[in-house]
Amino acid sequence: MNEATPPPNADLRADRATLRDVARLAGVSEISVSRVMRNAPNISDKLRDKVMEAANALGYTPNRVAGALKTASSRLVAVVVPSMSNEVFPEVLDGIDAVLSENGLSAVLGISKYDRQREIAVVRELLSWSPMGLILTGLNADPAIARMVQAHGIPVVQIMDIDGDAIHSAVGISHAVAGAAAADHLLDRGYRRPGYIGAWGERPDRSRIRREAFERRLADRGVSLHASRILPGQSSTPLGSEALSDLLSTHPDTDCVFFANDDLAVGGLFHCLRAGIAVPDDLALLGFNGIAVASATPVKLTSISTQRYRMGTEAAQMLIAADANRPQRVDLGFSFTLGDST
Amino acid sequence: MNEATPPPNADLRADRATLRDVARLAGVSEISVSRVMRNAPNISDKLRDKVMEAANALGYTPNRVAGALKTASSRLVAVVVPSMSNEVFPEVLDGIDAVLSENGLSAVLGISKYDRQREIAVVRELLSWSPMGLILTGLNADPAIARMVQAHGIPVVQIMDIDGDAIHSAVGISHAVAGAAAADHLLDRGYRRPGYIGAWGERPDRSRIRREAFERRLADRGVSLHASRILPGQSSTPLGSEALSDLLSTHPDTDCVFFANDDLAVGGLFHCLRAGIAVPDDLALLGFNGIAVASATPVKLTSISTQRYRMGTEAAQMLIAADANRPQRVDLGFSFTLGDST
DNA sequence: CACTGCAATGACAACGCTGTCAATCAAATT
DNA sequence: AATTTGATTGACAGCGTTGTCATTGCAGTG
Repeated sequence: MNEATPPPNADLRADRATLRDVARLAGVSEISVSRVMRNAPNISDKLRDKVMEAANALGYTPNRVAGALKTASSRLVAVVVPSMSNEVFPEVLDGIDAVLSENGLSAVLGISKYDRQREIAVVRELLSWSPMGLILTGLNADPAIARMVQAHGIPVVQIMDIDGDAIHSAVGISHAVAGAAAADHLLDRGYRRPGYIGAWGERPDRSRIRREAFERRLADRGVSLHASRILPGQSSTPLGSEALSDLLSTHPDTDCVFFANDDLAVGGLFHCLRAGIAVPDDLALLGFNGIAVASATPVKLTSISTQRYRMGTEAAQMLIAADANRPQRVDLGFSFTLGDST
Repeated sequence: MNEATPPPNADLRADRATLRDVARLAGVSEISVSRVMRNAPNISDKLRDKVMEAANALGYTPNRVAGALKTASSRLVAVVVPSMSNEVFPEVLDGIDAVLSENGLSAVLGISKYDRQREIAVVRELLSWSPMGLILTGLNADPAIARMVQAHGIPVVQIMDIDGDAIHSAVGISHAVAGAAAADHLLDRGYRRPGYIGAWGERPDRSRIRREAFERRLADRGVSLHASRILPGQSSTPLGSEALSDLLSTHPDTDCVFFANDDLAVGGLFHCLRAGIAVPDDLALLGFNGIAVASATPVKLTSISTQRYRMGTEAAQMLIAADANRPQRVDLGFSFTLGDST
């Protein structure tokens, strides 16, 4: 009977306006609308006005997915961090997003939970969105990740760490230098029986690098690590209290402690306040990161401050920069925030 | 001359393997590869094996962008939070990601910086990726956002707050109830000259809801707010110290203080420790959120604890649930974490 | 006035995938 | 043995956009 064929592909997709709709309404071609929306060159003001009017009338929003398919690259940046429960990563993310959003880019997030296999899976997942770049945490990414990235031909920036080989570019600090600086700081002030407190099985291994450099410098200057505790749990203030209390129970004559991070250090400080241990006279405490709380404690904590937000902005900028193909290594350095605890 | 036509579209796209490549190598049709990759039903083991082998040989990764274009919906969830510098949002994000990643979904992130216009722009941007769902912070989203979401026909979950009208579904707590509970807690313990300390111009306005409910309940029970400080800066421990010190300078006889959050409360506690103010005898302190540090302070802080991580997991689950179209309102409640500060 | 050159616009195809429907095949039934 | 059934597999088209190339129009040139 040759009936009117029903719409063949009646996906019940919400009827978002498309380029075609705008083009029809404006009486121009689709490609012209596309050019106007992308601010492509060689568009007359008249055309632009016509198109913008039609687009506004229809509430048109470009479908980035289609664009990404065509160009094989999206205005998305894949970001993989190991955790969200450590204050430093949200700060980095904040910096990343600040730069990305200013440039019309968005971040797709992946959390690796400090798990290598998981990180590979997460990267694979994120790459399936054809991001224009990738930001990874730390330098010890699996070779499989490097290979995947290569296949996609996109720039990668690894953050936090610059003590090893990067896939492409890296922004961060040298944790080896920081660990040595911690040792110098404590030795210079006359402490001779230094302790170390870490957690979480030294994940990320940046903390291990710091500790090893710390011990090495101590040794170089004729001092050995007096005591140390590396607890299995995730770093937190309560854990810091516990660790210090435990360490002092076996090595009460420890005269200073370098902590893997400020959360632990603040916990240690709290323990001292509770136990009536005079800081820094009985025991000196040195933290790492320079987080906000640490600067407000009753006895202000001395800490090695890093620039997390800036790490994020730098990483994002490197991705965006025209010369993103030239590998870079940016050392953001660290600084001592002197408190009253050392 | 009828020369061999050169590749017509020689975009220098990295030569990722496609379905076609896998299909050719495996000697099957593209659609079969597609079905294997998606775990679609009715695939013989033989076919599956052939395809998987070919896929592995080529290192094939599905191009989600193409799939999303075809199906007009991606395995992406758009998440908008106001900030990253407040510990609570990373925790929520952590929860969201935990559930999403378990279900093969990823989060695209947007940060609104507590700015309404920015939030609209961010949502528009994120929607252009055809996410399968949207998670927003707070209930007071702009009508423009509701309209955009409607046009896309995707589920929305608003988190943190359930004290108002949701676009669709909401998970959180009643800040009005929490504020009243804070008042009851302090009054029940005999305090009669309560103070309040907030910050950041009461953004997010959830803190304003708590304060108003707090004051209302005080009034209902015949007590009026004795003193209050709402500083312009962003909440932080140092700001809490400052605010309390300032408040006590004009109202030294204040006998308890309810803080907008634990960061401020911990700062307040530090001020007391420094100034030799006995907590809770001279001054009682009540926080909000129940963050980790608060439980490790020398004088343990009493706080109203909320379940941030759970808020994230619940929100993500609601989006994924088959009945995501039925609006829901989930009250996760709060609980008092009793310390020694009240 | 014919012609060159450039700016502005458009036609067309393709990006890689999946929904629809048709075709095939083996097992099960009569 | 003929037929039905359900499980597998495949052909085809099109999602909304943009790169490529062709076309148009118009000012400037000799």
